[in-house]
Amino acid sequence: MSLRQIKYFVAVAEEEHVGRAAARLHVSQPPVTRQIRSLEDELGARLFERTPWGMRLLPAGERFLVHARRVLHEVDAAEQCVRTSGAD
Amino acid sequence: MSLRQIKYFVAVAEEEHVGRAAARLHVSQPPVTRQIRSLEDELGARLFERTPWGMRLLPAGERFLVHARRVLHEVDAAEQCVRTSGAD
DNA sequence: CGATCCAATACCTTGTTCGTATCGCTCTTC
DNA sequence: GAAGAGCGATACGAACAAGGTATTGGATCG
Repeated sequence: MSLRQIKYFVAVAEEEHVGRAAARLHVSQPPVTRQIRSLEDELGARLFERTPWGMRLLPAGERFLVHARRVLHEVDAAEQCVRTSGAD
Repeated sequence: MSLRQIKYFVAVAEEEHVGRAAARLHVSQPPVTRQIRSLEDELGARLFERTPWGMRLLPAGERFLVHARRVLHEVDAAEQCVRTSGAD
């Protein structure tokens, strides 16, 4: 599992659309599709339901999203606490 | 910043020795040195003090370690909550 | 049935990461 | 103080991962 997979996942979960998520991430659509798929493969579970209108979170995806957001938040906090010397 | 950098960082922080950290991570020494350096470069701050006996955390590194551990813990929780269907 | 919108795939190019070998430095030991 | 041992850092080539463009397959709608 990589931080990139997690970032892409959160973007897709929030946009419910691979294309819009890709735009938001400043990459093209295929890489996003691939990262999501590889994440699902690694976890051995489907996180999204594919509909003709986009992607919708499945229960497993909802659960994963909670932790995924915390991961990104902690990463951000880690960066901040080093950049702002002394503070934490 | 990548999850790999964070994993390598925690290993080095705990071992206080790049070689031992590398062994624990099942990789050779150079990759560990490189990831640590690239992490420091990205953050724009030195995290370790290089001594003739190994690596010792600097104050910035100590602060970073707290969050780094939380990140890895959350990643683990994310995996678990998907694998164990229904639970969380 | 043709057009449209979606994610998925094929193919190639580019960027990262790794491992082996080696360097430069510091401390130890004789 | 010269030789050796131990540490992290660097050079370089090979392997892997990621991205982009172009295209496909499938479902919906006019």
